[in-house]
Amino acid sequence: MARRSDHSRGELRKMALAAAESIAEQEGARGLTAREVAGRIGYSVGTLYNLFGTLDDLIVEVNGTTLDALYDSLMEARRKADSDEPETVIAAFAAAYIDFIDRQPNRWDILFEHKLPKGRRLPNWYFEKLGRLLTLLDGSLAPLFAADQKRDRARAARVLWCGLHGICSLARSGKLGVVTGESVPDLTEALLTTYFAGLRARAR
Amino acid sequence: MARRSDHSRGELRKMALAAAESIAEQEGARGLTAREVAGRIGYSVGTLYNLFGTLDDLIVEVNGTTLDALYDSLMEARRKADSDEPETVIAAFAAAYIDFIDRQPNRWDILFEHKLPKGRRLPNWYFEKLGRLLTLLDGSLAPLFAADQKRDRARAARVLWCGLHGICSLARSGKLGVVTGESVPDLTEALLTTYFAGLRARAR
DNA sequence: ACCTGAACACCGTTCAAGT
DNA sequence: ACCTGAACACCGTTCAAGT
Repeated sequence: MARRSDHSRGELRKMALAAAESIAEQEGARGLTAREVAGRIGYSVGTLYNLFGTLDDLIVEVNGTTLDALYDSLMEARRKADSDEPETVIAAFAAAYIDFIDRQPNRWDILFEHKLPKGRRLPNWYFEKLGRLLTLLDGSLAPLFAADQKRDRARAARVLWCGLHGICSLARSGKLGVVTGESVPDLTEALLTTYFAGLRARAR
Repeated sequence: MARRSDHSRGELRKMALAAAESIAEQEGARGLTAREVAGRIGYSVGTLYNLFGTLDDLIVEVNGTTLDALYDSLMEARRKADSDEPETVIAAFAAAYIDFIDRQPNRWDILFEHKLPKGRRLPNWYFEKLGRLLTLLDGSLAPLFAADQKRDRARAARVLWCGLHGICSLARSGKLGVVTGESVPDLTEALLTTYFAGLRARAR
């Protein structure tokens, strides 16, 4: 059979991607299989491979849209923030990040769990999307750093992002540890308060 | 056939666990399959299931020994540290943690990537092993906190652990972002320096 | 040119059947 | 009682064959 051409290659990719995103969020990584995606768009597995090469490539693409959604959430958080003070903006970013994970836990898991097989590299557009997120944090720290301290500022942005990510990541995997149960927002506040106190102390 | 009883149930478990650890480190999560473990100890898959119930349970057990190894590495780092100053000890812990990941990347990946299926909970001994690690950090912060600030101290320990973990985790997944490439030790030092500056500033 | 679906080499898991 | 291995219901991936 074949040559249905009900859809152009571009349409097909979009349909598959949308199906994959929906499966990702509903079923998590374990349910995101080539056969399931193909089934949902009404094409055979073969077509999926012809479209994306590999299931890993499809997942990378899904993660790309997750990064976009994350970026949008952070942008919106900044827009809504009622101040340009770094503490305020970063706290708003953190809250938006936590909220994003709360709303889309499975997509967030897949974003950070997925690893390409040994020899393979993430595409350049992927790093650009990551960079955009970091630039957002970096920019909000501007008031705390002199013009000749761009490197320190970039490093601080990265450290904050790592810290927040570590809190969320360990919390979600249930490996934050033990009974007591400080909450994610608690730990985040502790991180930000102390880290900013450190930044301001050193600035003096 | 069967009833070989060449080995007791306990011996069998130990053999399987050892085989699984070796596969985990050599091949990573993708190679750690029931058939492979069974093959290496010379028994059938059925026996493995009779021993561990589920492959997930075997992996949890493997992760338990990874947590033990991590604990040992940190203990050794503290023993070797030439001071009890929190900054020094925590830096030594961080270096040991980074070194551990460097030496056993696949086992570390499995430790933090593995998630039990939806309804299942990690066993209690697992949380105890995690708690032991946190207690180590917590204890080393004692000089910075008054006796009635145990909660703050515990929170600080957790935040540091999350921060370090976030740095290592994003670095390993290639998602730390972008060209510049601050190294893991660089970011770790930035985290510790600023965070401790914050702790000391607030103490005053 | 485009698409299919059978085929290959794997998975985790179960369980009747053997000793 | 203990262990096996075939069987079930899946995987990712490929590719000859069809239109």
